[in-house]
Amino acid sequence: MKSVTLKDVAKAAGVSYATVSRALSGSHQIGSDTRERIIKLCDEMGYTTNYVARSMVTKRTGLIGFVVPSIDNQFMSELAYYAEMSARNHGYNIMLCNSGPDLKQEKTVVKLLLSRQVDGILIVPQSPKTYENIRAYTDQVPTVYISESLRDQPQSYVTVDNSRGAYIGTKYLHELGHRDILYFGRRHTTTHQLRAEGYIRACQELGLTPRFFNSEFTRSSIMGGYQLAKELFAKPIDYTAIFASTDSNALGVLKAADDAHISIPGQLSLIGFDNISSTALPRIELTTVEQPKRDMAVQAVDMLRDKIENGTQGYVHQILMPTLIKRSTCRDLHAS
Amino acid sequence: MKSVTLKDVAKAAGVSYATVSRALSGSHQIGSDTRERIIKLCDEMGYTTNYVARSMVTKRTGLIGFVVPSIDNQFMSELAYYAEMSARNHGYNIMLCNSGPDLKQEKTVVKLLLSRQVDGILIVPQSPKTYENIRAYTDQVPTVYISESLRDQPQSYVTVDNSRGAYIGTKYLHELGHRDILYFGRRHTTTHQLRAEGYIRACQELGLTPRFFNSEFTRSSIMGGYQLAKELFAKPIDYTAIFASTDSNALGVLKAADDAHISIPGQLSLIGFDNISSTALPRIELTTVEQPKRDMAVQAVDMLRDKIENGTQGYVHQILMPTLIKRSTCRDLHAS
DNA sequence: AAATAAAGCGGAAACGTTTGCGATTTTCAA
DNA sequence: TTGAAAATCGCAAACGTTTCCGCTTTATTT
Repeated sequence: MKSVTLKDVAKAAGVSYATVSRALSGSHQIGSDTRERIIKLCDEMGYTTNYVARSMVTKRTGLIGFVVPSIDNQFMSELAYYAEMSARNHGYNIMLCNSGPDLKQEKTVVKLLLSRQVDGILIVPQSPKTYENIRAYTDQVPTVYISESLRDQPQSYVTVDNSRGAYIGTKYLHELGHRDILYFGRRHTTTHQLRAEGYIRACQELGLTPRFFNSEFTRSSIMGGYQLAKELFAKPIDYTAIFASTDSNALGVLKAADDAHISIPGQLSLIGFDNISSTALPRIELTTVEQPKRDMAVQAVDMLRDKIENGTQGYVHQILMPTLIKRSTCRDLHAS
Repeated sequence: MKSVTLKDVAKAAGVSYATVSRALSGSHQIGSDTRERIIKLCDEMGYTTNYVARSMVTKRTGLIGFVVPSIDNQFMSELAYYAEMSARNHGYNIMLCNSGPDLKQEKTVVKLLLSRQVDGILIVPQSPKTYENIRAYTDQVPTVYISESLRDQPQSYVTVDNSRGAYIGTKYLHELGHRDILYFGRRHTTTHQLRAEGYIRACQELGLTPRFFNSEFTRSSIMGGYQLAKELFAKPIDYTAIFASTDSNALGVLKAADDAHISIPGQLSLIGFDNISSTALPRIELTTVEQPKRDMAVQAVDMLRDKIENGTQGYVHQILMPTLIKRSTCRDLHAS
């Protein structure tokens, strides 16, 4: 269990351990012959550099804290996948923390990450309150948010253009011939406010009247959408399409529609937002607006690296373009 | 950005920094009055202990490497969720690494984790070759596998009783009146060999003849299942139920069945294995055999902690019980 | 050939903590 | 009151690196 150290190989090579360090670090303060000799000796002896000791002196750990409400959520685990890949390609490792469901735990893990001396933090906030919740810590370490819950705050984030996403979604519905489109789901967080705004803007341009069915308390989950949709379908259906604020919510209305024997897309068209992987499943095939998760993750670590490595101050808001994913929950009214 | 150290608070308190360390560590080598004074001073000054420095001297990092083929996989992200929670409750943090898709990367990340001085490694192997692939490293650090791809190897793992899972699944089908049950999907890894064995055992007990439709190259993915099922449905259907070796594969046959206008469960019953969260979705509602992911994760970190903290040698195989999740893809033949 | 520059290497400090050991003080029983 | 034990605290080493500084040796220039 005792691992070999710099000193060990230095002794074996008959040089100082400063020399060994230089041989490994690719410094050109060293002769190429001794370098090769030392490198060869290193893997003969099975030496691996001790990151902890290195961190002590360089004051950099090469660690990035990745904070998500809960990793068993498709959106977040996809982000995590790409973020870890990208981070590792640049010499960083990811320390994973679940922050949900309450703000106390979120604060705890962020504090913990500081103790761990992470070089930076990547966080998808669990609520709009996250910003002030952890503000005391996030100005001690480079931080970038994924998804803006804090439009007006001096913080870096990468997000999708939520407004535009809802805009192109309802425009698509309009092209298909729909004139009575209901916006369904959440509306109280910044993200969903923006989506609602995009929907309203599209309606105004197209001469449609915006209509909402939402609840402040609806969670972005299938069950949340299901319960709300139950209420909705108890009333007469005087619209031809639903724009759900979230894929999860859309899945909930799908379930409720099945219960109520409302055919989708036969009687009712449905479109979601996020393009979580479940939407592509057989029998679901939900038309939706995609968040470019890969790009979001990669850009987020790029932004973070810039802050870490170049000490970039200030904040930048990176807003990515959403794209429409056409599947089979929207009916073309012209075709019938 | 300069953070406050032990020395700083020691100077402010007028004591040696050994005393401050003892005050924080809860040692009883210190007076309770000075302890309280120091603790108070610590959070006034915003001191947080530097884990890196601590690790230097204690030779323990409190870090657990969590290695999965890819975290954007429902099964693994659920495991990750519970593992992180449990680990953190015991003072550990999780370092996340994607190992897929090739063995080279798996080896690379394990090596990296050693460099990072993790106290232990939790790994879900990407293939049966994983064991020998990383063997050189895993005997340098406590390691536990989740899911056994290495039945005969001296390694600790926690897994589900795959054989029994397949057994209860086909038995359930038999109870429903099915007599011609086809086993579909993978068969070449240890896990799937065991499932196939359970299926065969049940068939023998029940007087059924085991039948297989599988390919060595089929991946455990929806697409893999879909393509294989396409082949299957090109032939006449002389069975009433399919036992898919994996939920993902089952989802693939669901899709292929829809394409071929084969009604499930009308003409054909279908059962999967794993109970990934997609199976519970509306319009899917796949009957399946559950792997107790929460228990598996928790037990795995418990085993690992035991190795780390008590230096427990040897290996233990923890085999958890699967349970049948009845949903709506299996038809009761008696009821018609 | 002499002077200068460059290259190669070793010595040693530093990073922030824990902990064994010794020194000092306090406590308490005889 | 006295001695010993217990409690409290400081000193200093140690963990394994990186890197600055300086010394020696070699290469380059005039």
